Amino acid sequence: MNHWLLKSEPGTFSIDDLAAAPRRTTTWDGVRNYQARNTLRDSMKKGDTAFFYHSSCEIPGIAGIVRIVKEGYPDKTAFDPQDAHFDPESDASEPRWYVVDVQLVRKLKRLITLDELRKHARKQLADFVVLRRGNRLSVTPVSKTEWEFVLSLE
DNA sequence: GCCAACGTTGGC
DNA sequence: GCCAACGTTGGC
Repeated sequence: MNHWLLKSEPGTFSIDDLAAAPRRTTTWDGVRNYQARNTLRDSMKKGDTAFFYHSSCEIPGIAGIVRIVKEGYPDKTAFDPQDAHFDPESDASEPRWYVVDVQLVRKLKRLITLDELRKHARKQLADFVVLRRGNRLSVTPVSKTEWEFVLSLE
């Protein structure tokens, strides 16, 4: 069972939006980065859990936990000219972009802020990908020890 | 294959 | 709104 971190801008889609969604489930679509695509397509498995991270907002941080309920399949928003994530280069017969479906497990009791995570960047979270300078990946792996440590902060 | 230009991300 | 980081694009 592996762990991940998924970034979302709460102005676009927040943890509360997920909590309000039917079956508290959503399709994680619109990812347009090859490394993140590979993770979605190849590595994320049903039953894996992920932190739901709020980025590009007033207080960035980890807001909740989600579970992968459907493994990688083609991102249909790439085929829709009306969609903001339309990619004319992606063809249904050879899809370029992938999604997974995630379900809310629970919101954290409180937001674990980026500020707070940084306080541990020299020790327990020395390799935490989201703390890396210039990190822009929207889908990143989280080790078991990092996962447990972050939850211990809660 | 190199690399400059450009666009996007994301914290501040 | 600014800017550093970094992925992508396209000319050569």
